[in-house]
Amino acid sequence: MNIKELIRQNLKNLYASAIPKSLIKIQKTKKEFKGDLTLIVFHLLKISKKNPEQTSKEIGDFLLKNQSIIIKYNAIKGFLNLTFAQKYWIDILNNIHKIDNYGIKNPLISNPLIIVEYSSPNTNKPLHLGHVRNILLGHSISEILKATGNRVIKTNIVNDRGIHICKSMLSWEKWGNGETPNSSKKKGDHLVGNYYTKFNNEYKKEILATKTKGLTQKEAEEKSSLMLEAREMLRKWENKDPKTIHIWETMNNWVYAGFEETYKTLGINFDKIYYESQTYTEGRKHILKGFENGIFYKKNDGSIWANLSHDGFDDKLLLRSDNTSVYITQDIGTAKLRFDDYSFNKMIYVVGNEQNHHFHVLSLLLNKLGFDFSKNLVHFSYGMVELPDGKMKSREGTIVDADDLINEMIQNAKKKSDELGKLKEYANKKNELYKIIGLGALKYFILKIDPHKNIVFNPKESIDFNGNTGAFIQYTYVRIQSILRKSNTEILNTKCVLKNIQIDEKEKNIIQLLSNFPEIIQEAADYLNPSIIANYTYDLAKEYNQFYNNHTILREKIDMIRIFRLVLSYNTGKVIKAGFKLLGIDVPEKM
RNA sequence: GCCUCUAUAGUUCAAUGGAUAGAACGAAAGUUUCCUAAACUUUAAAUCCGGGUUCAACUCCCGGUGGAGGUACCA
Repeated sequence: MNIKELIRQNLKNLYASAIPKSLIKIQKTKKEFKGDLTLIVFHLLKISKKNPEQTSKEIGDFLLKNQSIIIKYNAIKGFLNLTFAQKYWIDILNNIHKIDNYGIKNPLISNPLIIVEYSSPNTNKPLHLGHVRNILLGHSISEILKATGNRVIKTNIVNDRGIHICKSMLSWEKWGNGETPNSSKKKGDHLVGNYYTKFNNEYKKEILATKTKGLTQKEAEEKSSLMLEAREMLRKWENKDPKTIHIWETMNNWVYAGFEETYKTLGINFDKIYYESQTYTEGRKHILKGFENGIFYKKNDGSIWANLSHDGFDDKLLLRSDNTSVYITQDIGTAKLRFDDYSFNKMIYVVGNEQNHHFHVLSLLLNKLGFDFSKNLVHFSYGMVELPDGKMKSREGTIVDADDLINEMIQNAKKKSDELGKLKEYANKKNELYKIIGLGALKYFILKIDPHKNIVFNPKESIDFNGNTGAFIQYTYVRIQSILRKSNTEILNTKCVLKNIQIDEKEKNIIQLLSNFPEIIQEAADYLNPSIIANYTYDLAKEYNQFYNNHTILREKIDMIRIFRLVLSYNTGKVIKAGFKLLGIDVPEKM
């Protein structure tokens, strides 16, 4: 029984009435006061019908009398500070020690099925830092939801059609001379991205040239032959022109190979990938049906709209006057197809907060179309990644490329390790280590920040390896493993051997943290917030480092207190590793 | 204009309505016969402004100010 429940039972006996869980507030006792845990009694005054001091004293006396694990108390105003017997702490540690997958629940077939959509790239250019945040958040919350017992399907919608990809195709056709990833040894997504950039540059030149002939910006844009050719290509694609389809398939496959490489480096994957080219007609079908049923209306130019004035929004375009789909039309189709495929209980879209409005409207429209699942859509909305001088803009070339960033992190890890003369034991596996450390730093840097806040990323100040960083936590784990290797590991197999030893404040703090782990995971799942776990693992590592610095853990002679310290170390390592797994970060065994 | 998010040490981040707001980086000073010094110990340093609710407010409410995003044929 956990401590909250235990106190609740006692209060029930004391006051002869049921006590709601929400009234039991427990926190770690502040270090200025004597005690281990503090019960906040203000919330209980209604039940005790006495003042804070009297209530604290009354509860303290009752607990002292009826619970042998509570050995002392002191009451200061409405704060009841309780001191627990050593046995209480030892028992907690013993219990944690017994469980292999401590804190992690197994998904059951009867538990909710949750679809998590993330990454969602366009196929005309490589992934950038914004995608990295998206991917890390999406992967992490998937893992967290799994660990709390949900069944999770990780999915991705690839925007593989539209004018943007036609621009790359046209550009490659005009200026590519048959370049392929093989011929030029370029990563496929970068190669295609280069042609997209080339298109935009040529387009700009063309506009500039026509403007000098006295046309306005808008006239110049309308007359652009490049843009007309791109539009023509889109029409050909929609009419399934074989040659166009062939180029499209070829170039998209280059991009997919490139993306796959980046995903693999990041250590993430998907259970099911949807392609917009396969889902976009589905949405149109539902819109037209909605129009026939009088849910939507048509304007004179033939475009179809939803009236959202009763919902407090402006009207929303659903099909253009030329009958082509817009973004939201496609999302309606994709959502429906996914429900057909999985009958999900919940679908979580990991998409930036710039699309809050879009997802609000998407739920409304699905509801209007009569899809019950509309109320089970969740937009996991996270903040933008900005650079010191503002937003990343592809047009201005201020995009931080994902592959470049990852490589830079790995190089930094190498540089730093070599400087410090680390990784000696690793010899032939060094590159693997640099990768774990470099990626760990990047992932932790991003995930430790509350998702709905914007991140300012300064590429010049590369991400650190000291302080509140992934490397610090990895390092703590590695030290623990080192201690365990050098100790008699059979000790760790002795379950429940610990009793009646003196443990100090630091040790209690660590045990308290360890005992919180399951609650922390649940909290991260409830709030869809990996940063809760990131900050928790840091606290644990920090606490352990302080403990480690003040205690001798290894000596030739093994006694009870050292067994205790080894068990404590072992379980700290276990929880750090489990926590990092939920964040999608690897831990090395040595470094 | 309207809507949403956001504001904490010089900087980057924490803080289920609870006690004297925690860390890290940077700055100043220290700790290696000992299990990995990518560590540890000190010191200085912060809740945007004005009201309100509460025994108790960084946290909730109202009004300002600064920043970001959105707001009908981009995705």
